Amino acid sequence: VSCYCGGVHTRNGPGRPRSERCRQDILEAADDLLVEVGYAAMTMKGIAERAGVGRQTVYRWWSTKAEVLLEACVEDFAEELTVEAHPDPAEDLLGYLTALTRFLTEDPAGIAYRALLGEAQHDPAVRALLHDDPLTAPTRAVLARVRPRAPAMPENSLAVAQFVGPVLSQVLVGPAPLGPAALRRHVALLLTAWRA
Amino acid sequence: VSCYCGGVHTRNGPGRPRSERCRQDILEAADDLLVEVGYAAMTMKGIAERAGVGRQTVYRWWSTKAEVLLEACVEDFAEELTVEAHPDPAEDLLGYLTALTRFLTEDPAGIAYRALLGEAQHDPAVRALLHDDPLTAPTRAVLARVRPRAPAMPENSLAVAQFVGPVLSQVLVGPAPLGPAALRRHVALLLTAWRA
Amino acid sequence: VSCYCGGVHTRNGPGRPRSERCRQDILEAADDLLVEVGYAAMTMKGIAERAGVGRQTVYRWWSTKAEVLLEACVEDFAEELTVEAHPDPAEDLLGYLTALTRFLTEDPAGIAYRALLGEAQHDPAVRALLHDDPLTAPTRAVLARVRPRAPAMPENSLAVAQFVGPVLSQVLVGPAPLGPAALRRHVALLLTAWRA
Amino acid sequence: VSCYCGGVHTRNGPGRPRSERCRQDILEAADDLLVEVGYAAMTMKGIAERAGVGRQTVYRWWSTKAEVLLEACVEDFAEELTVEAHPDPAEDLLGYLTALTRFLTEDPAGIAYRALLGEAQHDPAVRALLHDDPLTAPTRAVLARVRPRAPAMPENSLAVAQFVGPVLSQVLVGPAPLGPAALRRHVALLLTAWRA
DNA sequence: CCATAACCGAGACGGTACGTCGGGTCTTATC
DNA sequence: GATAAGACCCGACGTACCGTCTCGGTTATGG
Repeated sequence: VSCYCGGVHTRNGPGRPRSERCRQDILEAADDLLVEVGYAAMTMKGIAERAGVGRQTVYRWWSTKAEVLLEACVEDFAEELTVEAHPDPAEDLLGYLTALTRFLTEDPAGIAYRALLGEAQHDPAVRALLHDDPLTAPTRAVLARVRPRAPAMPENSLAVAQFVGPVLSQVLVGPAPLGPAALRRHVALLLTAWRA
Repeated sequence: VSCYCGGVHTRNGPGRPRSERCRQDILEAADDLLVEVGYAAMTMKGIAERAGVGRQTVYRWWSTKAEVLLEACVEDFAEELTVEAHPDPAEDLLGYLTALTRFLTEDPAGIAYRALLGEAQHDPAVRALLHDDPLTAPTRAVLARVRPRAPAMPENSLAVAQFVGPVLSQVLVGPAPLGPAALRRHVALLLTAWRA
Repeated sequence: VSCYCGGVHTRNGPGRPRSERCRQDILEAADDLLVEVGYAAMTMKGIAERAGVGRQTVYRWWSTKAEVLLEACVEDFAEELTVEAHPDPAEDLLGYLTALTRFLTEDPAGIAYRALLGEAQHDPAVRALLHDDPLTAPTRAVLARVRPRAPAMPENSLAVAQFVGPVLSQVLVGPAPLGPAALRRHVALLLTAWRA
Repeated sequence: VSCYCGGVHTRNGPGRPRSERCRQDILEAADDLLVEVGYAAMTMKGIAERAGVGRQTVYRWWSTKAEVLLEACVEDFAEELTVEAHPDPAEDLLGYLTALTRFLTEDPAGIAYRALLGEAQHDPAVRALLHDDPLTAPTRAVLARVRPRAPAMPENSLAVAQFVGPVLSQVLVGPAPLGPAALRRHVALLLTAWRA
């Protein structure tokens, strides 16, 4: 909940209080750099310079660029992925998968998420940061709406994997994400199985 | 198959021919380093030193550690993922997914694949290297065996995604891969849908 | 005098001030390396390692090994070449030339000077560093003492060349420097011409 | 006379004889490179490529760029510095010094000589190559013509140093060589002393 | 007339230094 | 005590040249 790493952090000791202005500048700089130069070319040094901030100030609150980035975009996750409910379950699921695809391939926050996911494959620290996957919550919300009409839907973890896994893995691995027709077919097949 | 990058390279011009010995030493060094220090800590310098080879010799044939690693492990993919056919479609599919899970979480080549997949999320060059995903071919081979008994199975691309996607995404994203029970349930549901 | 390149450098802005300790260590390392391995085998990398200093720290203040070396030994020039005056002009001149010969062939600073002079022949940047030749000042000081007794001595530049040139060129070009007898004869002839 | 290093070398065993064409190409390439990029930027590799020659072919006959360069320009020395005799000793000496100055500052061979002289200050091998200084012979020839009219002229070695040293050292050290007026004055003073 | 031997081009090879960059840590003066 | 600036040590980056080595191919002499 709340914060991942550097979070809000209101301390009450003596001394100069943390500059909220700095925090914002750094997060914005990280966001901007991600879209401008990509994750690989992002550096802590670059973030600091871009933010007009001392290098130590970044390190004081975050350890790695992954942490900065995660905090920079985690807030956008929920709002980008909340899709209005639709009475027809198929349309409901399809709407979510469409939004998800768009999010992962176009939205800066989605691109950041993919970058972090990538980093997590060879950096346990980043993997730990992502331990409560930010995609899970919105996905479960959608599935909860459909569950009453799909009695065979398995328990949450597998259902999420079956629902979102094909889309996500295609974005991560494939040359192109699943298109609208494929998504529609995927949802249809899923409901077939979950209703039986 | 053939070669991804530095590949076999039979040149017929003048000059000293490429040392096959070097190539092997470098690939082995890369493999060893991956399991010993992890992908993030691997460096071109380290590979060269470990292989007892000049740094330039590595750069001459590969541009990045990703290319070295890919060539180092791509040969292991097919053999690790070929699973003996089983008369029962459900068992056939389950056997493959089990092998795949093991491959991705334990086998050095599988770990290398995950690392490369991760790198591909923020490095377009690596993404290009993986454009013909080495997982696709073995997966299609399994599906082809099952297709006669599953008339509703969609065209290849989506079928692969539905079959393997949940497993793969769970490995990449989740805290733990899908367990045996979940795999069995996944296959059952899939066959339900594909048979209808 | 002041500084040639990296010099004293008193800055008053923010940021960590330059470490005088580092500066000294680097200059000493350069000096040591010169006598131990010779100028040709000196490298910036070697200087840094010898001084126990990061490579960047050397490059931050000096661009080339020539600059380091010049600053390392320029301070020794004046003191090594100041010779006590002698009432007899011939003895005065002779004393200086003897000291100069010894300096150029034995003293570390003198050897450094020759190395730099050599480098200056094919590197304009080094030539620029030596533009106010450190030998000129002490030489003029000696000539100034003798000038009242040598009315025909030409203006400074030529006088210096006539006085010191034969000695210097012999050190640079010849198999061996001019010996004591030759020096004495040189001074005698010079005074003959300058008194006329 | 004879050869410095790679020389003419006519061997009489079996096997393909040395290609004179190659030798010429290499020497020309060295000469060209000297004037185009300077001594410091010359490399054995560059010479070979410029000459359209295998690298080994250069190394087979010369060990260092200094050797190549020396052989490339040593032939030009004598011819460039032979000055027609003049009945007036002063004019005779002056003519030589003028030619010498021009040679050292403008002629490619002279520039090569300075570069080699520079290298000799920190490379004993190059110093050995220059042990019979190519400037000495032509200088002695001039002095020999004047000696009958200058009875006080000292033995050869010192005389050469006194005569040429001021000019040479000024070229090597000073910001600019001695000008015509200074040369004239130098010769006059020298003859004053040598005639006494 | 063919074998031997040395030459030549090309270019891969193990090294080492280059000069730069980023990672983290530290030490200032300032706020 | 937080901040901006920036020096510091460290180590990897990718490149260049070193000098050596192996190729295929060429050109002489000598059996």
